[in-house]
Amino acid sequence: MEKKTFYITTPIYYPSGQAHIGHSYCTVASDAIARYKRLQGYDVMFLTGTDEHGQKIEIKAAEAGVTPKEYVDKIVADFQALWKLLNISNDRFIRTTDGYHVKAVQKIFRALYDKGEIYKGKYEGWYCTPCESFWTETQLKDGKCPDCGREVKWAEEEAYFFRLSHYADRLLQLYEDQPEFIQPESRKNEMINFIKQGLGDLCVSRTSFTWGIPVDFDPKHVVYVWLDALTNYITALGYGSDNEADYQKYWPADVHFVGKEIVRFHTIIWPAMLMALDLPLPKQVYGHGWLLFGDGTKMSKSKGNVVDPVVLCQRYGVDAIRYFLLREIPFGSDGVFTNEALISRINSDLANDLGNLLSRTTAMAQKYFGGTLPAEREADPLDEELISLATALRGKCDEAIRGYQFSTALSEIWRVVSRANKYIDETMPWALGKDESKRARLAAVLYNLCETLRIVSILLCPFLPNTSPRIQRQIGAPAEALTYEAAAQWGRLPASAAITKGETLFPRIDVDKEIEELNALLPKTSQEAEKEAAQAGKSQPAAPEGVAQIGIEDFSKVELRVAKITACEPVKRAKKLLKLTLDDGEGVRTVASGIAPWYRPEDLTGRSIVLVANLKPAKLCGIESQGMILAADAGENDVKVLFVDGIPAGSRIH
RNA sequence: CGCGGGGUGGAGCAGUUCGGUAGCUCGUCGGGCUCAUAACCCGAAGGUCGGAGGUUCAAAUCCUCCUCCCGCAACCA
Repeated sequence: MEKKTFYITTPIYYPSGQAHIGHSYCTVASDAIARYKRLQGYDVMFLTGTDEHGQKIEIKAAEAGVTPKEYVDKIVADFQALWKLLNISNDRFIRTTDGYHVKAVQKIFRALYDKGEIYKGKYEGWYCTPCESFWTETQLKDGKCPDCGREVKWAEEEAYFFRLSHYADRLLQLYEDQPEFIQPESRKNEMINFIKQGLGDLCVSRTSFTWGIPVDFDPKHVVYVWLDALTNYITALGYGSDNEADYQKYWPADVHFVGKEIVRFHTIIWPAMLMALDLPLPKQVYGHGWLLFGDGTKMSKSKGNVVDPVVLCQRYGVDAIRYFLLREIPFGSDGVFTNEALISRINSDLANDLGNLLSRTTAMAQKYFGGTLPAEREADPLDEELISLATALRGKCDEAIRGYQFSTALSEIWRVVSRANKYIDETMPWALGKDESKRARLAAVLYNLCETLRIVSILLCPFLPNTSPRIQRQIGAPAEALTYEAAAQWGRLPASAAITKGETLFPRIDVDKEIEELNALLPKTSQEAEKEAAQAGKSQPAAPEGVAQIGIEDFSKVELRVAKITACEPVKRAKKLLKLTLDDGEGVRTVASGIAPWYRPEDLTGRSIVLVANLKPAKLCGIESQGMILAADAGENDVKVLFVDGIPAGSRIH
């Protein structure tokens, strides 16, 4: 009989910078599942890779003075080295620059075009180069990119569009028919909401840069990110190539693991594309949470924590890092990463509980029996609880893993480890050791401990692939006692097993000393940056960076006028917006202003303010705003409107 | 009235579906043990379960209102 297949993927990562702990998190989680499923006997396909095209990389490469391919080659090599270091067992690694992927994408693009699912149109808007994003007028923040705050430019280009808008109903139906499709559940409502607001067609090509897959029938276009990136999940299996055997075998995917920030693309765009191609949909998309710093900010650059996975692995070992990531954070929720929490986990769980259990067990087997336990063993009712807990463990782990709850699986395993430590106290083997007549009982106690460790080591293997074999070696377990089946059976360790006390599994860490050393490791730049930030907070802010000097002729383009607020009301559906009715001396106009958090409407009515009178009108939350009022950022999250009460409305300001 | 999640001993979390001794991990304090990585085991202290009101014999749990935090969306001209 054919083995059942299991196909799991990570996102393909964007190699514009070094791999960080966030990438590692998702990849380690996927790896643990892949290993667990293999243990269970599945024929597993585990895919990860890199998404290498796009303008951002084109620009970064140019800055570095290399070709885009040279640029990504180097970073991709680092990603692969990190996965090797972290003991990632991926079966394949796809690069979107791989020839087979390029060809398949071109084929898919053409197929969709021929079916009318892709059509040629025109794209225009404000474009932010670093973010590779178009923004509408109203999305801009102070005229700049709302994401990164950098300059945008008006851009217009001929582009191909995918008819995403046609799929709104089918997507909603999908979520209803397959309630498990989007996980965790709470993300589903977000997606439903997003769709109900109306789906636009999706731009799937660009002419503004060249680092991408050319559209073969219209070569001035390159395929834009979604169609290039998302399709990796099928092209990696050979879809669109001469040999689709693996595609036939493994598709549809059992689960795509993705970060919560890209759930939308995987649960809306990706299924819609597959629908357009008449292909089966993945069974599930699981959006995991983010690793956050202690202060709850998103992890991106160092802030008092060493988060470089390579450094952490060097200091604590790969399995310690894997353990922390999988144990500390319930999959699907955000989690906080701190060095203190990491060390605490290593010490209490890995060193004190697991490592010490192995250490005391093997030490006693050595001391009392020279490493081989006598076959005559005397049971006791005291043993029963430990045995039943250990033999039931596999079922508990299976259940947790079915829902991708790593932390639950691990805490179940540790429940057994703890019980074993308690068992030692209850049975007091050191006391038995002093009494010649209790040798059979002592043998039973130590055997039961080894059996517990054997079962634990099997189930732990997907999570701690380096440590498990070390445990197995120390208790002398042969391969046939280490199968998935053997994990639910008691007594598989042969009496002849040679038990040896090996090297300490996880040395205890001195917390204070360690934290000190870690802080010393922090890049100077971040410490300096913090100092600077602290100083900047005290002294008056210097001239804002990045604002060019202007001449008087530029300033005179701005028409400032005193205006009186004649009416003021909150704006429905807007948290920050107040709708002001102004008398500007010449007439009445309406201005929307984002000052609701700091001012109540009744506080403003009747007062006079400074109006930028010749600002291009814009629509905000359905209101046409005909100007802007001046206000100051008076501090962190504090805004003060400039009032000029007593000056007649309409007065010019120079 | 946009949608959703959350506020539980010092920290981080479970428990809320189907009301009835408030549980876990870490930390603190006391005890035990000495096989073990100053580890392990036991016990204790510590919570008006965000606030107010209501239903009930009984509410962390059900209902109403309020408040704060976080996502998504939407605007901070």
